[in-house]
Parts: sequence; structure tokens; C-alpha cells
Amino acid sequence: MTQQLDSDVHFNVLTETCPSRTSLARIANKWTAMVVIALGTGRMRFGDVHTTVQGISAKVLTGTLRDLERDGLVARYAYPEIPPRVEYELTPLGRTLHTPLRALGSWAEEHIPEVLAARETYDALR
Amino acid sequence: MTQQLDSDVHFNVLTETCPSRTSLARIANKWTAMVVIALGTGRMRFGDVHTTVQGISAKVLTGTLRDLERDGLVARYAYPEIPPRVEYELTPLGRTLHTPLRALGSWAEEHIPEVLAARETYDALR
DNA sequence: CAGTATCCTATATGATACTG
DNA sequence: CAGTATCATATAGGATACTG
Repeated sequence: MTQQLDSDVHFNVLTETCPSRTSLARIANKWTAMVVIALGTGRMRFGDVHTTVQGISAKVLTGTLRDLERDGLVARYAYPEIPPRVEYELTPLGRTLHTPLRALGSWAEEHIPEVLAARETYDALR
Repeated sequence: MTQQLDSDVHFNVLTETCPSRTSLARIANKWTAMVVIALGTGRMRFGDVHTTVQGISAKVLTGTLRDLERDGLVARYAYPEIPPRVEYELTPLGRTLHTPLRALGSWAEEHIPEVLAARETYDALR
């Protein structure tokens, strides 16, 4: 029994070589989180996601949705109509990600008073 | 009963004006997530966090820890010794954040095979 | 409508050197 | 050891105009 125990505790995700880290880098992102939270309510058109996730630009939204699609988290349905209609929805895998991301969003909403108070205290001192 | 129901579903965190969004922007970040996950194992010295969170630069680690401290998520203990010793640990509030962030890290580790497979499929087509 | 293309700026991050 | 300072670069993101 030594103090060395800590060195046995390691998370792959903290490791530079584990590919899970590239995944974490993508999902631990504010735009990703907001888009996945928005899509958690169901299948949506591009424009609706754009409206729901306030302040996101079309460029960033397009990129975020593409990345999510590439990682198998979002499915894209394009209808050959004029004007075009494109819908997005979480895949089953994406729904498993929605749970922790929604939890993160809820955390932010629930604890914002404490966070704001902490910031005031901190800023008052320095 | 109309189709308008969806407009009743809104998350503060998706709103440009709600301050909870500034909090989400900070916590939905790869370095924040990794540092909080690392600190989840207990109080650590700066150098140990630096080693545990592989690849983070001292500059980024310093900034991440300061932001977390400012938001009341991490406590900093500096000992006036030579050479200096500084320890960091999650506050009670920080521990409530650790749960969803650790869940996000676990998600990344558990689902990396599916994500990698999805990427291959996607990249093979375009 | 759902993007894309282009240009431009801001922020994040990296590398190196230095200090109490 | 635990940072800070500085410089340089990369990547993210914003604004605008345009198109199938």
C-alpha cells in the first residue's frame, strides 16, 4: 500500500494517444452541446436549428452538423424539393450522447447563480 | 392543440441573453473537461495536473485553472515554501460539475469504436 | 431554403525564455 | 516548482454575397 495508487488511476481520455480524445474534443464544445440539446427535442429542419440555437452562424451550424454526421451522431435527410428541405435528427448513438450533454446544459442553468456569485467575489478581489 | 407546441420548448442555455450560456461555453470545452476529470481523483499539485492532462501547456493549464477558480469550481491552495507548492481541488460546486463532465469523458471512451467506424464510413463516401 | 464561397478578425493554443 | 511574458501560428468564428 503506497502513495503510488494515484498513478494507477488513469483515464484514456486524458491520454494523448487515445482516439477517444479526438471524440471528447469534438463533443466538449459549446456549439456541439447546444446543437445536440436542440436536436434532443426531435427531428428539425436546418432553419429551425439555426433559430433555436441563438447566435450560431450558418457556417458554424453547417460545420457542426457535418462533424456530428461524420461521427454518426446525427442523420441528415435531404428532400429534393424546391425550395429545398433538409432535416436533421439524432441517431440512436446521438441520443446516448444527448443525455450527458443535456446534463451539462442543465448544470449550467441550475448553477448559474452560484457561478455568477463566485465571479463577483473573485473579480472584487483582483 | 397546434403544431406550435415546439415553440414552448426552450432551454435558457440556447438563448443569447441568458448568462447560463457563458457558463456552458466555459464548461463545454475540452481542456476544462479534462482538468475537471483529472481533479476528480482528488487534490493535486499544479505539476501533477500538468502531467495527468497530457499535452496541455502550462499557459493553457494556468488559464483553465484560473477560469475554474473564478467560477467557484476549483479552490487553489498556495504554500509559501521554496520551491513553491500549489494544490488545486474541486470545490463542492465543482464536484457537482464533475459528474456530468466525467459522464462525457466516459461516453467518449465507451463509444469511440462506433464513432471511429462512423467516420470511416463517412469518409469512404466523400 | 439550405447551404457555399470568400474574406477578415478574434480567440485559442503552442514554443521558448525567464523569474520569485 | 509554479508560474509569467512574449512572440508566433493555427483554428474558430463572424459578415457578406451568392447559388441550385
